[in-house]
Amino acid sequence: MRVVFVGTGAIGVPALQTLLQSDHEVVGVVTQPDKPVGRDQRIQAPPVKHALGETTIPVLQPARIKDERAIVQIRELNPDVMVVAAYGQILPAAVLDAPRLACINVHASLLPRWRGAAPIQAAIAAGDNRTGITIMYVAPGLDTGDILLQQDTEIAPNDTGSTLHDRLATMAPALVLKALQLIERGEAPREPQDPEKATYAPKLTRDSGRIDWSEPAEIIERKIRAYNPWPGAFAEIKAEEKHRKLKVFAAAVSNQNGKPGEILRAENELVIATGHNALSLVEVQLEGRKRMSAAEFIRGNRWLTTVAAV
RNA sequence: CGCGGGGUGGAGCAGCCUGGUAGCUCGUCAGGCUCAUAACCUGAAGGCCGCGGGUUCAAAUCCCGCCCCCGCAA
Repeated sequence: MRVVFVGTGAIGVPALQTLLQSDHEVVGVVTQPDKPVGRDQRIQAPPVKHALGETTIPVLQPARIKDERAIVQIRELNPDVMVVAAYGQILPAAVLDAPRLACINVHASLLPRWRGAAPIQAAIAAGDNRTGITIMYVAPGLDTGDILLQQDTEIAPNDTGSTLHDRLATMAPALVLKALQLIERGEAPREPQDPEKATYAPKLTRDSGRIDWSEPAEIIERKIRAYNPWPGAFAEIKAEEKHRKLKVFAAAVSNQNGKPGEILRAENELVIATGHNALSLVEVQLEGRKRMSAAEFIRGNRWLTTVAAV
């Protein structure tokens, strides 16, 4: 079949690569425009475009996919199906109608749970035991389309946003191929979502990672894992009248109690009291410094024993 | 030229502003104490203070250039 792949983020890359090697013909890729990235603000291609490498497949990078010009270009590719994965823009109805057979989306949750931009992080942060990949028909609403296929996976106690993202990304290709096969044969199921069970995973910002010590340690620990590596969890530490950002990459719940934010122990380990129980920070990084274990961090920052987290 | 922090024995840091014999918390090694120990005590090894120039009687410290790492930002 003639496939147009619509995606930007890394989660769609394995699916794209699989399509490229399959019997299907990827006749075009739609992705977000190159943007300034990194410390030097160099213009860089999004992961999906980068994954195309030396191929000669047409790449469309409209600033706004709603623009007439973009819609016309997609139509001209004459696709049988469109496969969407973490594209980053809402597709207008005119685009959804472009493919002959269907427009399907790869979503990293078990819909209708965790519709929205950050389903992976939301699932970990909420303490879900399972999550997965959903292939659904794209509908005008936000992740509201009918479900075609789903596959679940267990969320391990040590899963992070990164590990879960990668695992889900590798699950996607087989499901996409299966979905295309079913569509081609006209055997694709179509199961409406139960709106009653829908939950939303709002888009995350830098500030989403701020640690609130008044929350229970269990919840903070999940948040630290969920937001690793992006947007990252961080605490504000007060040192010599200055507030400094301390990124926290890993932590463990500790059965101690104290005033939230109070440093209970800063010897060999860094234990901070929370709303319920305490959190032993395992791996941290002070702004401008390298990432290191809490034990190493304490060795050179002994003022911590007298100061509190904020 | 987007803003900012940093490169000091194996690790994490102080010292730099106010130049003048390199310090702290660990680690390592040896010995001691102990039933024993990641505990405690004693001692030791280990640094051309990122690189290159300059100023000076004297530079980790001041000046200029370069390399590398990191936070913000995306």
